[in-house]
Amino acid sequence: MNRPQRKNNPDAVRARLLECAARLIVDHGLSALTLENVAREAAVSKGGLLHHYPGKTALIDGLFDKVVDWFDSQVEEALEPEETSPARFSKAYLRVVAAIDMSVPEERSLAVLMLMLSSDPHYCARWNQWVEARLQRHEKTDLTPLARTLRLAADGLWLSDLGGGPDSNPSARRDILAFLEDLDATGAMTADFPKKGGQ
Amino acid sequence: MNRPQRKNNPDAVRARLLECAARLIVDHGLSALTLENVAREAAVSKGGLLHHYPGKTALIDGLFDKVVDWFDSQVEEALEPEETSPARFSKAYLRVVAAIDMSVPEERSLAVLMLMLSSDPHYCARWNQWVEARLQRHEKTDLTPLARTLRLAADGLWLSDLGGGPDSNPSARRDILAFLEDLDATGAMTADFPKKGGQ
DNA sequence: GCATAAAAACCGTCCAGACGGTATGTTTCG
DNA sequence: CGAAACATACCGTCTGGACGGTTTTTATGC
Repeated sequence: MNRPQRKNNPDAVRARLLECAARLIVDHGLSALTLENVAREAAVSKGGLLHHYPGKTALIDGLFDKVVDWFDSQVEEALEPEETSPARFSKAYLRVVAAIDMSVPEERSLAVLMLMLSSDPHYCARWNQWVEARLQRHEKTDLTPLARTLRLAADGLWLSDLGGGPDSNPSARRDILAFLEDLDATGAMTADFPKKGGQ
Repeated sequence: MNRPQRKNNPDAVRARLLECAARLIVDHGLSALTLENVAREAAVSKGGLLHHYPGKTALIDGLFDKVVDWFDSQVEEALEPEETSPARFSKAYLRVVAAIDMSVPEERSLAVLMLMLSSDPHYCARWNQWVEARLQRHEKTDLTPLARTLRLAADGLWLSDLGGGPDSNPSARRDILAFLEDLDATGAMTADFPKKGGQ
């Protein structure tokens, strides 16, 4: 039926493969991530899938990269203009996480994915690598306890939203976000340096 | 070779099975959790394992129950005596999480396990159930934004520790904990009532 | 006590299905 | 044409679980 585009478009196929893989994970769990399933969902043969991604790990790597890229760009967008704003990066981090709407399949998929991958030391390390790189870039503003706490809370919020925990209903979320916002304003001063000699 | 200890002890076997299952997951990932592997590690035949746990899911359920029980008892222990202390439950929750030493295999195993299982909606729901039950028991003290934030931060801390993230080194941890402690003291007042009608 | 029966604990093997991956076509495009 | 983009068929391996047998423990009758 869909034929105006008679052109061979491998990039689109690759993108579709990733999308379908993500959807499979979200809808039916990680165990549903099968080469056969992904291929079928993407209306491609298994051989075709294996042509673009020469193995299952390659496929997952593709997914991971996609997620990180997306998150990275979102955070970049959410950064406040003033470069010296305290906890600048971490606040953007929190904002992006808070803005994720788990009821939107596409956004949810990224979150589910990250959770699964954080079980794997390999992807865990890659994620830490990204965070640390950003942290280094914002070392003047985001190594404070406040900043760390904001990011920790963001991770917790993300986890809670994902699982539909008791802190993920709209009202609770509003309260939490307001509280953190407040922290940001009042706590920034007090938080600057407990100034402990590092470990 | 074969001990004088000829006594049959099914409970010990069951316990050993769970231990070995946990160790397998921690050391070699979830994919290593095989009936055969568990059986071999526990020095039991596959048939024996299947006798005690009539299926793989039953075994995992056993693991999950064990973890929840452990965490529950830890939190119970960490509760402050004064019943009206603000965020009483959530503070205990945080304390228990903060006390987990991921370098101790036995403690790490519980954490890894929880992470893996939180990918599964089923276990996710069961965990939320536990939290909600406790939350209901402490509804007078632990529905405040501060309490929620403490728990969220705890979850984040747990996640970070698990993955060895940039906020899990001793110095950063100290800072974060101190910051949260402070929050607890100064923030409790301001946090008491945004007083939204909760849905 | 003690023989016996029954139940529980435990073993080792086998199998059907699923999965990742290969090998070998066939079509499409430049 | 030739290379990239697909499809089809197939293989080896692994895994969960079923199954039938064997040993140990416990309950029962005498």
